[in-house]
Amino acid sequence: MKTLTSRQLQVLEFIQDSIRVANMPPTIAEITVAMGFGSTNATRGHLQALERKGAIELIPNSSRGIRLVQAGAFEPGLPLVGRVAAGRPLLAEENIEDYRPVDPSFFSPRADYLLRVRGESMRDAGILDGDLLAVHRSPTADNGQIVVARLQDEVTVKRLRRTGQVVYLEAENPDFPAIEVDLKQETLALEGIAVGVVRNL
Amino acid sequence: MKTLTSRQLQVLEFIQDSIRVANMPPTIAEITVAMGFGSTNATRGHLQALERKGAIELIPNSSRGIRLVQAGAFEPGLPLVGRVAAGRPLLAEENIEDYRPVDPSFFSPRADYLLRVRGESMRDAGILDGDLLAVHRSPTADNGQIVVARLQDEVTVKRLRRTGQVVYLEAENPDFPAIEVDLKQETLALEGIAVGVVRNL
DNA sequence: TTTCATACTGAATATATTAGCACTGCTTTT
DNA sequence: AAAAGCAGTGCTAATATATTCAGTATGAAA
Repeated sequence: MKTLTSRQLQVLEFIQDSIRVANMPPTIAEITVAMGFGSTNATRGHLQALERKGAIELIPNSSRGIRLVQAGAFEPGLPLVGRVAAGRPLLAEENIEDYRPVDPSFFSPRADYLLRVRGESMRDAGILDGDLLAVHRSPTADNGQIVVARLQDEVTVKRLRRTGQVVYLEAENPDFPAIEVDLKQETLALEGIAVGVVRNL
Repeated sequence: MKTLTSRQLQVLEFIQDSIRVANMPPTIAEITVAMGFGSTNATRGHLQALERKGAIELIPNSSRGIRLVQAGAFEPGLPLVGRVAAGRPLLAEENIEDYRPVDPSFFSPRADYLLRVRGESMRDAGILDGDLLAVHRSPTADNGQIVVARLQDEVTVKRLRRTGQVVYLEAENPDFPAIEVDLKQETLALEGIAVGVVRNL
């Protein structure tokens, strides 16, 4: 979506408010009054600009014919990634097991997908086998964060420790050894940062 | 809400579908076509019946002026219960810290509220201090389930074990002893069954 | 300097939509 | 038997709403 002008943004926000409050899009006349315009054409101009820029879709000859094209306006929830096929991107369709009605903005930073946890290696961090890990996509992470990493076609959840050029992926379970990655020899592909846990009992 | 006739229900369902698909209520004409009526008045009759019965609200002289009055259409989410005041019901207003956008039906059975967990007594079950426990209200529970119980104005989360007339509330942490409740002497007030865990990392 | 996007006014028109009146016919309740 | 609710048709009026045409003015890009 191209960048919107501040006036266009105001119009867009009014439309969003309207949908939230009244459960339906506003009429052009309603926008005109709310914005304080003297002519419905002022609104039409903005609407057409918003449509050109991909923010909304206008349905011709239809009352309240404004549709928000926000990515994820009617999304089915967050994708749940189960077993990951070797050599395929994490969010490739064949890895998505299902969609779950979890609010992405419940977590901070926002969750982008859910990963079904396998194994007991993070047990002492309260992350158990079968739990759904809420993950925020990010190629970088801070020291000490729990991350989702890719190692030789294996997806793993571990705590990140970095000392100079060496990264340790530590389990939270004494039965599992830490994995050592020397950044001088190999690269570490981070798939994201763990931002939450959801478990069905 | 009074009971709807099957025809009225069909109209209501079309309206609901319409809102879900198009993100706006339908016009009377759209309903008329969808239902196969020859006259918009057939629809108007149904709409007025639906309004009388409290299923919808009609906004006069407004295009698409149909508002669903479903309970919980704009619900704020699940109540989050924090510290519980002595002698007050769990879901009394002063115990509700906030509302969180969690889908109740994500859990099974349905979650009725969230309880902020205090302490480490359920650590080995992967329930940590600060976690949000999704709880289904229930006065009874099966053996082995994790329950929310009330003991002398204290709310506690424990695993339930019952042998005859004696109930043990077991922690999942060797540092905490089990609590023994003799049903012949005292009653055990169950506030609900744990159905899930949500954690913000 | 011309063109283009933004940001509006003002008036007129076409159409979409709600709303009202007058009916028919069936079933259930009083 | 009458009244009330349900389920419709058919037509017209009123008004809500979108759309089009004709302008003005400003600042940025070509």
